[in-house]
Amino acid sequence: MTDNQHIRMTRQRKVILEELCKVCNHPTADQVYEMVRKRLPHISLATVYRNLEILSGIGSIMKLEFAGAQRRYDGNAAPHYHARCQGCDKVVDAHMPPIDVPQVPESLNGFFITGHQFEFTGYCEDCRKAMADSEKSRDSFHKTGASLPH
Amino acid sequence: MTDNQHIRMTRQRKVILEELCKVCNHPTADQVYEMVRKRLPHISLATVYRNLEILSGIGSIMKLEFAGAQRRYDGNAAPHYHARCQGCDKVVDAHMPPIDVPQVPESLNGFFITGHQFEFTGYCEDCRKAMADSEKSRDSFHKTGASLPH
DNA sequence: ATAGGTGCAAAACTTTTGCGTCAAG
DNA sequence: CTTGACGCAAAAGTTTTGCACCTAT
Repeated sequence: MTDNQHIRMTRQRKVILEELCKVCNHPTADQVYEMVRKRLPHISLATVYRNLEILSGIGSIMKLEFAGAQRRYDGNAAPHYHARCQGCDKVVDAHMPPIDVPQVPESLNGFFITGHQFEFTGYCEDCRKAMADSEKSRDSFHKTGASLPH
Repeated sequence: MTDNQHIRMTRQRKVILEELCKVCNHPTADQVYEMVRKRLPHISLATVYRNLEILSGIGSIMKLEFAGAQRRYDGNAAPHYHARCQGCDKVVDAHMPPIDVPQVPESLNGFFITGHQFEFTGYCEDCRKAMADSEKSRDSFHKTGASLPH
């Protein structure tokens, strides 16, 4: 909003943006760090975090606050939706038209609505297989939000 | 989810569930801890985490993985939607009918869809006021597009 | 030149885990 | 009794921050 401060295009920032736009998985800050490190071996993780924050602030990238504990970033800043695997937390694009945004309910008075978030939840192919396997060996997952299909 | 293991209703678990169902804000694990601590001063934060995980696993409460870095929990396990303030991260209920779930796009083959998540994003009344104020004193937000108050 | 940006290291948080002990069923 | 659960403390993992030095503009 009203960004009245110079944003310099440093080498680090440029590389981060380039690398992020190059991939279509939705990396975490740490994964971006690893990607960028191949071109800028001395970059700091703090710099990556700072830049992801700034770039998403000015709308050059998208910050995915959907995905549970760990944030993910998307080089595609255009509005689109995702699906998240409840098993491994992987995020993939869901190519689909914008959904019919429902009427904003009255209960949200006071609130100034800027948009909405939508994502499918489910299990990716890999995790389904893993689940089918452990089904036999009665091991179960207590881990992650992966509290199984319900 | 084939829960083939006994789940004991301990005093701690009972109190956590009770306290969570009592409130309609959507507390973080830490906030639940503070609430419960008034009745069980010796409870451990780890116990709170473990129980929130278990209770959401068996569907007694809802784990909100929407809200950015920090998870929130909802004593109302019935499916319903929320709105989240991008300023202070507060989460409120949006009383509304279930949305028309869009067709699952082909791009999501392989994926076994179990459901979807939807939430409005925007700014709550408090944060709007705070924004209007800092507008004058040209302080700007370098942070998030909106890391105001809290 | 100036002030935004960087790297490094340490701090701040949030969440999970190992382990000895306790208590629900 | 048995075994799931607890409390504690320590670990793990993610994100932020202070500071002195750079470097785009």
